[in-house]
Amino acid sequence: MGKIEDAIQQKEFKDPFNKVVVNILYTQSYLVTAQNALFKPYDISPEQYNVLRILKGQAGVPITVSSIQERMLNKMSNASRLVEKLKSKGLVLRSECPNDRRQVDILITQKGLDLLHDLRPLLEQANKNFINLNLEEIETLNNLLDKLRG
Amino acid sequence: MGKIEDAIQQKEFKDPFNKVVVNILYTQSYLVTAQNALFKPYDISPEQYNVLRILKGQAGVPITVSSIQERMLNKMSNASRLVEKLKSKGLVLRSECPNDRRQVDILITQKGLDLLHDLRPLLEQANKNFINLNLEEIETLNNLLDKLRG
DNA sequence: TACATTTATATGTATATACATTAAATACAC
DNA sequence: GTGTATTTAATGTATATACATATAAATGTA
Repeated sequence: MGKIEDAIQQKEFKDPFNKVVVNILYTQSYLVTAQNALFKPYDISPEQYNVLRILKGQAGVPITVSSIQERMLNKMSNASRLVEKLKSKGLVLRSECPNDRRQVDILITQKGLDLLHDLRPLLEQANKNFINLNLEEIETLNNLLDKLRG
Repeated sequence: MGKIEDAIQQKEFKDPFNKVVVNILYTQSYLVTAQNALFKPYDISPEQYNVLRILKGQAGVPITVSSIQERMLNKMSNASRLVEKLKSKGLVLRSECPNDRRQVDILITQKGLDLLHDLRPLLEQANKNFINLNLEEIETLNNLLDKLRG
């Protein structure tokens, strides 16, 4: 039984709202810790992986830094610096946008696509290992999280 | 409609496991962003608040740094440095443990307790504002998150 | 055109996370 | 008791988050 009360040794919560906030924060840490361990041998972080995933979704169409930012899981993150890290590893290309010289077009490289291809089966298996829910429960959970945010 | 597909502009997911991971990470960021804004005028971060909350739960009984670490929402965080930040703000006291000089006893100060007291009603209201679920849905969500972690 | 406003990206700084290492104290084997 | 292993906390370093500010380019308006 992985009850949140046992996980953080807290007997009771002020109210159910407080408890569910703590539970979401704790579960996020549980998942990110697992992701970190998975990505570490590939010298990539969960956040860098997420940016690569966004770029792959573009299927060859370049995307600006601000568009990446909008699609990131954490809107307060810093797409500019994450892209710089990925570029230094040869996983993305950066080029000035011809029709608006403020913007920068980002493209994933073949090396970036290969990395995602290698990681995909590992990530799929890890998700199944770390998420002890059946498909119906996952759908309920997704719907509740969507509703939570209003 | 706060569907995760719209929130991060991603049409579909590889599988339901992948989708629920993304949904939890995104929801955590949504909640922490709200917490940051709430705590900012009080010059405290969500993580520092969490450590104060743990100390208050001790009801005057000192607790070691490693015990704080075990009870934190993020097990990979650094209790030693967070305690140092709180001490420099006068919110906690640190004293050498008499029976084991490796350990350090931490206690929340009256100033720390006062801060928690001031924040409590704000946090309660914020939680209600930001969590668009009824009590039954919250309970279901808590149970699903507990089960997810196994 | 000139000038203010807005937009896109980069950068500066503080805090936190992730993980390795160090230093000191304690526990344990012999 | 001596020497080794373990435990506790602190520290070092890289990455990421949070948010303010800077810089350059584009846009809007008198």
